[in-house]
Amino acid sequence: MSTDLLTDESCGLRERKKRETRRALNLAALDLVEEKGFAAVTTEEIASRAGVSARTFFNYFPSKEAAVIGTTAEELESYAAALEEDVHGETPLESLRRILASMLAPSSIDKELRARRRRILLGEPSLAPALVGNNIRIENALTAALERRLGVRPGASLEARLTVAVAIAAVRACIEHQQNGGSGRLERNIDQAFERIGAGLR
Amino acid sequence: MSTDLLTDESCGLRERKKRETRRALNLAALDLVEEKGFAAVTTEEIASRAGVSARTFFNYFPSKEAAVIGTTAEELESYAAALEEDVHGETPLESLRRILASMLAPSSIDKELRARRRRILLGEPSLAPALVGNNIRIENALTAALERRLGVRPGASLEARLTVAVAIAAVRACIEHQQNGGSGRLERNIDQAFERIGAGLR
DNA sequence: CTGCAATTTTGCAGTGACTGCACATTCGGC
DNA sequence: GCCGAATGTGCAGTCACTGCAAAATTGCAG
Repeated sequence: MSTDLLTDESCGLRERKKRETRRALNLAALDLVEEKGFAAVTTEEIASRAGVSARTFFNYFPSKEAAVIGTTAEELESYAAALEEDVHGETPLESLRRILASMLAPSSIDKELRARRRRILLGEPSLAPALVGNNIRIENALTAALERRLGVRPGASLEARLTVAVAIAAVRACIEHQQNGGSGRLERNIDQAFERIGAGLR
Repeated sequence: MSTDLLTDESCGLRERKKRETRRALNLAALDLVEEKGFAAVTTEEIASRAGVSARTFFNYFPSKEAAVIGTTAEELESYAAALEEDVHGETPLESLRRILASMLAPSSIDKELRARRRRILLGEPSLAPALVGNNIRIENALTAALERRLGVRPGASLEARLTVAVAIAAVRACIEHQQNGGSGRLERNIDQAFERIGAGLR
């Protein structure tokens, strides 16, 4: 239920090709952004390097940004599922710290792509708008998941959305801090941030 | 020092005309978005309704979004100034609650424009990406201001950025909650959100 | 009030993201 | 091999946004 990103359905050639194309586009986009910066990269270039037509690019990603920082529907579901399940005595905030931190850590699956994404994320401040735009989707998915976990109706109370929004904001603040040459390592800062949030801000 | 948005420099005809044009574009944009929705409005239409050429639109706003939800450099400075000054025994978070709430409240200056903006903000979920993009500018300005107030060097510690980011996230969460038909009035929810943040989330 | 300099407006041409559509290609099952 | 479905591709078009240079407007000095 959690290891099916590579092994899953290698049966269908069609499905495999789609995965390959998507990944090729993803890597091409990251490559080019590292080389020339986000603004200087065109969708045509990305498609060309990935070996598909310009039109096909938009069959896979709705925007140039999505090819660089886009979160897959699958990833989204997996995060939501992780938040929904109630791990022994973990508070929602603790679960969120764990899950959001894992999004930045190069995980077992697709290390290269993750590491690449992370480096670009930290190095390109011009991607900030796209990044926060993408966060909206994550926030919505996680909010819905937390509402299910808490057993409240969607939108009934502020609590779930507030918790998720604050947690994401904390991680984002750490990223921005890093971008501006701030002190400390990312993981350590994230831990500190969540501690302060848990203790109450002033 | 705080009442110079209308009275200020009516001396120069040039300056006055610029203000008028900016305002006309702003109102035209809000009008059209209310009528047809953000996506269906073109910059040409906005310019046309405001009585200027299409090219001139981009002399005033860098993007279509900015004409609808853009925060002026002046507004930004005024918020920053408000946060920088240390009001008797107010904690940073309390100051932020006051200032951010005032951004949504139709203030004494330009009531109409503010009220219009607020209505559209709450009614058009499609503007969410643009909204969070705009928030980055606010966050940066307020972070710098808070750092000055706390007497720390820019980017030296996480604290200032974290506090500002969380405060903005809280307000945004309330707005999203409202958009999704959530319960309660906006101001009341904002108050509750800040109380929880101050008390520490779980 | 008149010409001059600075500022602003505008038209034009161009780039690039993104979309709908029709058609070709490929794949999976039979 | 054959057919329906999914996918890839070319084409034409819209629209946001930009740089550039000419035209209009404003401020100012004489």
